Amino acid sequence: MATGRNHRPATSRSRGIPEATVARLPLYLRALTALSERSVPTVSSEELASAAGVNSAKLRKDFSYLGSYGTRGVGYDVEYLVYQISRELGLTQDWPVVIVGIGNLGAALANYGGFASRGFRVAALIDADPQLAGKPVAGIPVQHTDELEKIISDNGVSIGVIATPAGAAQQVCDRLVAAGITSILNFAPTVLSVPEGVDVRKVDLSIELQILAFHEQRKAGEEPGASSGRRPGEAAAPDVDTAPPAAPPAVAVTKRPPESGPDGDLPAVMPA
Amino acid sequence: MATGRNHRPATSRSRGIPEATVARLPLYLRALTALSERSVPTVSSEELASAAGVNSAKLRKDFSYLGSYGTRGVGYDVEYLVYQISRELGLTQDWPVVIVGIGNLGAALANYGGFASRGFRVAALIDADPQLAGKPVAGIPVQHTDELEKIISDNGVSIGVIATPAGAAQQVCDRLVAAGITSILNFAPTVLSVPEGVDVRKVDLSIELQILAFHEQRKAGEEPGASSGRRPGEAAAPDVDTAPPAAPPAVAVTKRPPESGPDGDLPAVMPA
DNA sequence: CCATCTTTGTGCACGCGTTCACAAAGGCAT
DNA sequence: ATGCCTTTGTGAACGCGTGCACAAAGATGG
Repeated sequence: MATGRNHRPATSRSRGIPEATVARLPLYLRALTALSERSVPTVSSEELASAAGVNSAKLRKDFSYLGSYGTRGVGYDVEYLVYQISRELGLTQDWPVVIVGIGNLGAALANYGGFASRGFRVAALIDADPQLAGKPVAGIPVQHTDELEKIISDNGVSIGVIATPAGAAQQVCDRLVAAGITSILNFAPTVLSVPEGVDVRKVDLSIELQILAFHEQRKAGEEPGASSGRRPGEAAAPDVDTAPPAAPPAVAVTKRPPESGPDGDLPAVMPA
Repeated sequence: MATGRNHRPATSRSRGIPEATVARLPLYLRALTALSERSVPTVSSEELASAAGVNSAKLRKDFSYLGSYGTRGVGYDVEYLVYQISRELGLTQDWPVVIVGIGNLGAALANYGGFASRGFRVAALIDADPQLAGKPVAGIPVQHTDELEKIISDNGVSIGVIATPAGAAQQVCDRLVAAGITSILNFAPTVLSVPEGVDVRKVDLSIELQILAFHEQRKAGEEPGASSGRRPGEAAAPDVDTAPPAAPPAVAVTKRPPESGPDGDLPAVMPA
């Protein structure tokens, strides 16, 4: 999920810590921070797992990659674990971040408190619109794209957030990378190409919704048992397709693997 | 991933389509739509894969789950494939969506064009602040939380977007679910608990940044000589910088840093 | 000091997802 | 038709991630 291109070992077992584990550490950290604020001294893997919404065995295995920080019969020391995870994630140091594209989303991100809370500091806001230049957003004056390279260089920024329209994303990305950025969080609905060594993570609202729609459609089409029967008012054919817009390459009527689920869900009717 | 809780087979082999494949379909669809607009009649798996940023073998296997829509020696018919994927994802029907929490982020989402583009329609904006009630955001008047149940019921909404502060998220979630919502896109930095049958996908800016920071730190710590030749499995000695705050794995007596607001994350007050 | 109880840490097995590599299928030129 | 070339569709191998189940480790009480 973090690849801009497709390569990279993906294994990314940086030092032995699986990527899946890394992705969960922030979750644990959040739960632990909450416990810390309530002055809870220790937690068991069961409790913490529950708070983080994961399996306790998984949590223990995750922590085992960090080392053995628990005490058998007791659990984990909250404060200590907060520190260890923070350190592992690199949150004990300061991470200046630039946000490029100060539209609705960019502005919202700039105002987002989640940045500053954990070592992330918004070093600059950048936008291509000269009109915005100088105007403060979230207390930080917006700077023009022309300054991009200088800003990154001067502040030693290594993490960039792209919140521009899709059309400008790749271009901005290239400039960020050329300027020294090695980690990018991309909100633009585009696939970014980056050289090896640069990490890209994408946040795509549209994709998330489409995935939800898929499951939603499936739920609506299965609940009744066999026939259609949808809750959300509207009609719309479930799966049994309507007529496709364009004629298939005339080769469409291939044999369908009859191994379709035992639930005999949908008659695989192919457009003739 | 997409689970609010931890259970659920996760297999989710809806009809044989792996979850990982479903997550990529929107990517393919986007690439195909772009080709369609350029009136490109057909594409090979290689070309399309490149455009979507994935491996071509993976793409072919993904499509094989949908059926055989390609022509050997030629490739895939763009228009036809756009239709098939759209139908599979359930985008041929209308999906009314409600956004709860019209702060900076909620407003940005409301203005986001990505919604309407693919069958998703913002049916209503909901916020707990009476001040906002009636005021239009993105051309849609904000309604008060009191109306939540009625709005969902009247519009047959099945997908909800939570953009509230973390403290309010679970409560809002519960009400949404009780009102009939079965798919939730959660932007609040919290783990949501939902009954079985309800899908939750989360988008967490803070987590993404922390993951990036992890890799960033690793890059910074390895590039130079990388004197530390420790191998995985071994007791992980503290990385680069600073020494641990307090005691070793025995019993920590760490002190809390004076800073650090609430859980950070969102400018909101957490319920005790 | 010993017995018991709690909770961690992990070996192991299983299943999903990815990738390779190739046979089959179709187009196209001759 | 025949043969060659392109590209799909997929069988099989492999690796990662997950979860079970249990032995080891340590706390606690007598």
